[in-house]
Amino acid sequence: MTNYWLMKSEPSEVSVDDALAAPGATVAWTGVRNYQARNFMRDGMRIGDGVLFYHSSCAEPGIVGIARVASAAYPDPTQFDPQSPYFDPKSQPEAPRWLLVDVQMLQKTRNLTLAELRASDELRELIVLRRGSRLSITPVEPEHWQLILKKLGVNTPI
DNA sequence: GCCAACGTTGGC
DNA sequence: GCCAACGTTGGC
Repeated sequence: MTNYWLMKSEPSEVSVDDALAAPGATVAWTGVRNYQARNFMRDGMRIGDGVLFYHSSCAEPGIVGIARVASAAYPDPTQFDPQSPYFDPKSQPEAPRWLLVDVQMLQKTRNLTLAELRASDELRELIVLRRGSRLSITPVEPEHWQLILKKLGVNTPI
């Protein structure tokens, strides 16, 4: 059973172009420090799941690429690195608190902007559009996934 | 830069 | 277990 997800990244941290340029077009999704988002990675994600790559906290927030989950969840090394902004002194190596998955870019798309998403009646239930939604990882319904890919003119690769 | 919304922390 | 205070997210 393939699931679908929307994952937010600040382009000033890791942009869709950064992800594409990475070895294997694959990046480790570091820095998730929210339990709900962590649990989605740990309990919900499977290798091969579809990912909508979303740019947040930028001039034109929106979906900018299609990716796939490329690993199972494993401990995020940045939680143990005192030099990292994601360092968590309360996390113990024998009981890691924070996890990540590898995410592989499949293709860059045009920017399907937040404004455009909001304008779609059929996408009204998309979690990322909810008022005050701050979750960096949210599940996406298959119907929403299909509709978004259609809007992007992308043949479903997953 | 502002601020609404939300999650986390910690005193009690 | 409650809840006020605080910190963060993220659109605008």
